[in-house]
Parts: sequence; structure tokens; C-alpha cells
Amino acid sequence: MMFNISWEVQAVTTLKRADARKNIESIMDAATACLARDPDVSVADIAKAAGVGRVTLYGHFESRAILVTQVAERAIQQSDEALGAVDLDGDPRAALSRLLEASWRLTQQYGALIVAAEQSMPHEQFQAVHLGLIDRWKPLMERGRGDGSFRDDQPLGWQLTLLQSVLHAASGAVYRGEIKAADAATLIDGTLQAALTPPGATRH
Amino acid sequence: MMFNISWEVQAVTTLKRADARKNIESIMDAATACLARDPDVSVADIAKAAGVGRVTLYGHFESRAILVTQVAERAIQQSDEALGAVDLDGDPRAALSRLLEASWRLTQQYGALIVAAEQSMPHEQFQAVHLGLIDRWKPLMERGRGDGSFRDDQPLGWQLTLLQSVLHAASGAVYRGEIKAADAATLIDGTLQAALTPPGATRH
DNA sequence: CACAAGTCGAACACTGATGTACGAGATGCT
DNA sequence: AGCATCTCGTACATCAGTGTTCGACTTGTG
Repeated sequence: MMFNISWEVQAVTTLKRADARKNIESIMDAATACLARDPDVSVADIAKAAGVGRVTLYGHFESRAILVTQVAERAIQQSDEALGAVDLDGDPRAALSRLLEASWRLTQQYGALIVAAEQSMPHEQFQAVHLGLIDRWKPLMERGRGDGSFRDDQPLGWQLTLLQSVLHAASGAVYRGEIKAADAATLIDGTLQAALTPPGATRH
Repeated sequence: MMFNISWEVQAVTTLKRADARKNIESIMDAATACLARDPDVSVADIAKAAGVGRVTLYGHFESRAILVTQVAERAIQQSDEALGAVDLDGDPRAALSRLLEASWRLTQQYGALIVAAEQSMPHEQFQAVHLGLIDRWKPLMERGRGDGSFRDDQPLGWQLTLLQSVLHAASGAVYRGEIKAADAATLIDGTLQAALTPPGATRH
């Protein structure tokens, strides 16, 4: 599987003609942007946004599902790298702030792409990569729960769901104009730090 | 508008034949259940779930959009009544708990119906009824922010979005089996009470 | 009982989206 | 320069969902 992916990238970057490579780039970028806004966007709209004909798009991607999968795989890989670069050591609450800020950037960038991926990718494959992303959170949360930084009177799974949910809600709120994008990071951090504070403790 | 609605109800409940009324009931109940699970469910599936033919359904509802609108209007009206019956006096935190419990029941019952309504109803009409429901929350939140029960260092609009988001997240978590339905109410209350506690205060 | 009202399935037209076929024309590559 | 590669528009087949029509049948109601 891993070998297949790298082989395809190899093919894209060396075997094809230069204009074809440029178009493939445009298509994937346009698809990322379109799918981030609307997970059900049509292939025709993606092609239009990429500035290529619909037929050209099908020349590079066999089907809509394959296009979505490719785009999602790239986004997930990039997200995984971005989250992996975050320093999770030291005070769990400070580490959570850093992880939230990085995650917020990714949420803004990719938005509803995850919904499209869930619909288009094979269920087990999506499950696998999704769990991979969640695992970026788990160790920090477990450590914080262990040393009393975070409350542990709720299931860890619920708290992880909550994190995602608040990020998603902020994305929607910015999209609807309810809050300014610049304020979102502060609101997210302030809200989730409060929600994770152990009962009986006093927040700084 | 109000007159139109009551006129239609009148027609449904008195002018039509008994079996027709029963079928209309079945269709609206089935549509409610189906749309709560999948906002994009087809008319054919709704008819099947209601135990009637697709043509019969179209005999009672001119179009899918009208059916969804009718179903949503009934759900919203019922929700409005349920929320209106909640005692919002006394300690704001206790009142919030009561309001959350009632809202959780409605969220479980209607789920994704709100998404379907947003897609099928005229934008302004949806906006109106939706704002009507939110207004059930606003006075309590404002009172709690004023007397120091809830934090007021975040926009009220954000806190209202957060409430909805957490309810929705809990619904999804139950659906996916991550948490048990019986535990959901406690988790929701515990999470949101914490998120709304003013900085510097100590939670009981 | 008799008729109006209602139900049902099959068939049809229409729409929007996906995916394919073809052929003419443009363009990168050597 | 010349050829393989690529692009593009148009047209077509297919599919799923919506909404309608028709005619035969069933059932509630006066």
C-alpha cells in the first residue's frame, strides 16, 4: 500500500508532461478548497475551479471517489505532519493550547473535506487514517488526565469527540460570520481549557 | 401564515377520509424518524418506512420540500412547547441543567432533521423559526452572565453555538456507540457547566 | 349498497450528476 | 520540426431521484 502510493507520486512527478503535472496540481488544490466548503460539490464545479475541462480531470482521476481519496490522503498526511511537529512536552495545559492552535489552522484549511472523505473512501481505510490522527491527541490527554491537569471523570473518547466538535463548531461560526476568524483560536482554547478543568480546581 | 397553517390542519383533520388521515400521520412520523437519521433520505424510503406507496405520499404532499417543511414545522412547534415548559427561574446553573436535559431529549428525537429543514425550507423562513428556538436560551444565558453564574468573557453567540454543538456531538457519539445514551445527559451537563464557569471561580 | 375517496404499482418524462467516446486542435519534449 | 502527449468541447450512455399519469382495485362513508 505504502509502496503503491509512492509509486503513483513518482509517476506523477516524472513520467507525465509538465502541463499535465501543473493541471493535476491545480485540480487537487481546487478540489481541496471546494470540498472544504461543500463535501458534495460536483466534479464539474471542481474542474471549473481548477480552470480545466471536466474531461481533462477524468483523464487524471478515474472517478470522483478516487479524486476525493487522493485529496484526502494528501490533506491527512499534511495534517499528520503538522500535528507531529507540535511540542507536546511540558505543562499539559500549555501543550493542549499549542495542539489546539495547530488543529484550528488545519480545520480552517480543510473544513468539510473530512466529511467528503468519509463518504468516498472505503470505510476501513477512512477509519484507519482517522484513528491515526486521533492518536496525535491521545497521549497528551492521557498524561494530562493522569497528573490532574485535565478532569478524568468523563470517558476519554467523549473528550476527544468534544475537541473535534468544538473545532468544527468554530469553523461553522466563522463561516456564518458569527465570530471573527482572528478571535476563534482564543475562544476555542478558552472554552476547551474550561471544559477539561477537573471539578473542584480553580482555573488560572 | 399562521392562519394558513391552521387551515391546512383543519383540512387534514376533518375534510379527509379516516384512512387518509392515518396515512398522513404515518408518513409524517416515518419522515421524522428517517430525516432524523439521514437528512438526504429519499422519498421512496420514507414511503416504504411509512408503509404506503410512493404515489400515495405524493397525493398528500406536493413535493419533497413541502413534506420536509411540514415535518420540520411540526417538530419545531413541539420543541418550542417542550422548551417553553422548562422552569428557567432560580439558580441559573440549575436552570441550565433542566434546559439541557429537555434539549437533549429533543436532539435525540429529531437529530439531523434540522439539516434537512435548512436545505428544503426557504432560507428566511428557516432563519425565523431557528432564531425562535434560540430565543428560548438567550434570556437564561444573559441572566446567568449578568449575575456571575456564567462567564461573560466570550460572545453570547459563541456560547449558544457551543451549546448546540455539544448536543449534536453527543447525538453522534451515541449513534456511533462511543457513549451510552443513558450517560449522555450527565456528560453534556458536566461538560457545558464546566465550559460556562467563569474564570477564577471554583466548580462545585 | 353505492359512490366518492383513497390506494397501489407500473410506466413515463425530467433533472442533475457521473463517466465515456471521439476528433480536432494546442503544446511540451527531443 | 515533428511526434507523442495533452486539452477541450460536444455528444452520448447511464443512473438515481423527483414528480406525474393512468387504470384497476379497495375501502370508508352516507
